[in-house]
Amino acid sequence: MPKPPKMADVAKAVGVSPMTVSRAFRRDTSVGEATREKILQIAEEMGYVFDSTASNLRSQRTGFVGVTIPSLNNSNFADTVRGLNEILQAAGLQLLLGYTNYDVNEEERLIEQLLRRRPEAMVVTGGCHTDRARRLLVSSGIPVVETWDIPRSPVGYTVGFSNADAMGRMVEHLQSAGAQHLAFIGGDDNGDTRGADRRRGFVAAARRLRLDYQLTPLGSPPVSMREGVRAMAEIFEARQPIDAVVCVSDLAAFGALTECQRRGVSVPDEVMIAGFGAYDIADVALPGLTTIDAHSLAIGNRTGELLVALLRGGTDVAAAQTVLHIEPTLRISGSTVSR
Amino acid sequence: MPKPPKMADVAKAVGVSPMTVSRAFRRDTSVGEATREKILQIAEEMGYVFDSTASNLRSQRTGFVGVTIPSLNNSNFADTVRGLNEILQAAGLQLLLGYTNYDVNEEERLIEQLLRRRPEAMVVTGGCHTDRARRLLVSSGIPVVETWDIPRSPVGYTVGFSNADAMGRMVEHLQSAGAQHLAFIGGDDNGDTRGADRRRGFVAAARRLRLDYQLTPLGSPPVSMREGVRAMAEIFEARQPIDAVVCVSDLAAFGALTECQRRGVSVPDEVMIAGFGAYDIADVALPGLTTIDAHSLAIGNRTGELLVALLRGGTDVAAAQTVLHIEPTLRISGSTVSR
DNA sequence: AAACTGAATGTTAACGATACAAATCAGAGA
DNA sequence: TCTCTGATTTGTATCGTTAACATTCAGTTT
Repeated sequence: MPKPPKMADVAKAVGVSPMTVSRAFRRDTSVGEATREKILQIAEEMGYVFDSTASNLRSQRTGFVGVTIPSLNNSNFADTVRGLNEILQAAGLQLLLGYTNYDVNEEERLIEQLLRRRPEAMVVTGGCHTDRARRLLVSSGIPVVETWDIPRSPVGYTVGFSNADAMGRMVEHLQSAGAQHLAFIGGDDNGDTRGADRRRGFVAAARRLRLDYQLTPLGSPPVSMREGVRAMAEIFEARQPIDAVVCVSDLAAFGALTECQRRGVSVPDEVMIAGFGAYDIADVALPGLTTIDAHSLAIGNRTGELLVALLRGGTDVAAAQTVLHIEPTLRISGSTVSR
Repeated sequence: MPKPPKMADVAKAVGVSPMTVSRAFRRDTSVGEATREKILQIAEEMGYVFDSTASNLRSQRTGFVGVTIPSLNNSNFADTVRGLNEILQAAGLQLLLGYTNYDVNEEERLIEQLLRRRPEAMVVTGGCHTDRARRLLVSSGIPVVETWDIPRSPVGYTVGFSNADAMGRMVEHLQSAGAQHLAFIGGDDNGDTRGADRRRGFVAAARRLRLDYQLTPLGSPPVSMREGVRAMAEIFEARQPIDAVVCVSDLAAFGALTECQRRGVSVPDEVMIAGFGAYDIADVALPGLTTIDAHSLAIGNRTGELLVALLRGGTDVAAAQTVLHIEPTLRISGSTVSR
């Protein structure tokens, strides 16, 4: 098997210098239109495939964007990643994805691993990192975006919202719908910082509004529907008076809903149920689930746009806001209000 | 701001040659234990971060595995990617993910883009590619794995199953459960090859078993729950006798189920509903959805193991099977059989 | 004591592209 | 015709690491 051709081989075949071939493969630089076409055509015939690894080293630009997320499964992060990639893929940037599994130590390892690949920017989930991870991010000298949260001391840019405040609004809604005795499903201290924030927001609001409440922790994240079933069953077994159940995610909420139906408990008349995340199921379930749309896709889109502006943008880079607040939307549906 | 240190700087600080530092950063090669520790410690203090881009070029190994999937959202592929990454991340390999959006031309562009990064292996979804994409894959000289399908003329390795056969088994089950008049929701010719295969398998089995059937195409993939609602409504409007509805995915099936419930049609007594993919919702819905578990996670795991063996494995590489058949499992539940 | 180990370390020259500066060339204006 | 200008094109020296080969040096062996 012959060795794959390199740029110099193409140059020789076309009869130009390697430098011209290099330019022909990059849209922007000045090469005669005829020359460019000839080069690209011959390169294709020879089966030449551009080698980014060499380009990356020499130009000190990789086109990589490192991203760490807790999990792709049963989570809104999948939408954020999709939204991010929509923008980045169009700008010729390649996502380097890593999963932290809701563990800051794993995140640290992952961040180091990703930085070795010399990404041009980093996107991380949340504002909670190990000291070393923060240090690595800062001294990397590249733009860093924290998403899905509004950290108290951000590393760089922020695209997100306050999980606690969002949950607070949900509790207000439930009160105005007539709920007195609340329960919260989810948000143990198992690494899911967003979940913990939502619980914190729930507790704060319940206290403020002088509502009775109880907490039912879940297993390790990501939250599954099945966990919602189990938690709801637990609440019924406890036989405490409960008007309304707030869940960390729509998936748990749907599980809770089906458990009510299994037991012949009417939703919302006997128990109201609220979720989080505006998953598809919130619309399709019967009754529809009241939920909070955190605009996961938009978080990804905005982050992508910010990065493209920062990395490929021309002059007005300094104009970029440091904190981009994406306001969540409360979506009221049949699971908390009779229709 | 001072320039970030490079390997030579670390070498100077420690008082050894760069080569020794290089060796210290790779587990395998021979460096005195004391030297290695000293090097790693000083490197950390200096804030040195290993530069893979240079390593990639010189060693001609990138540790990348290119993966193209149609979509991460509302699809089983997310599980496959997770399963794949579980294995690869542990072996120090980095996923390069790209989304084709169910379009072979987009896939071709993506494959070319990924090959420029010099991945050590490629994983693609399905066996349907443009001629140029096939050519690119073959001449890349790296291992190629096609998943989620059993292509007639595979490019390289295969980890998958026959979507058509799986659906055939589902039709047999419905017949034995008493269904006579079937409907199929999904699987238009809109780029979702797996969906089209399932429809083909459905039609073939219905004919063979002399069952009455009709087809209701869906919008463009990935299939959403909402589409299932709409399609089921369409079927009711058509007022044809229908016993059983087979859906390309559990998500559509759940939509169909809720539409039946909205109309007061009993499932499974008046209409049976079957899905595909063994999503969480199949278990949690009321009634549970009869479905086919394609073992999405296992497909990813097996693919990952195959690749690790091929890339990092020692001698017995030739022993690897070319076609790895993952047999789907029919899971019967309340949506087709009264409990 | 000379010769022989083998592990630990050093030296040199790439890997394949591009930054930078210098050279070439066609067409416009004097 | 000759200079000038801007668009193309070329030559050379790297980018930061590692393959390949050479060397050193304790610890044996004879």
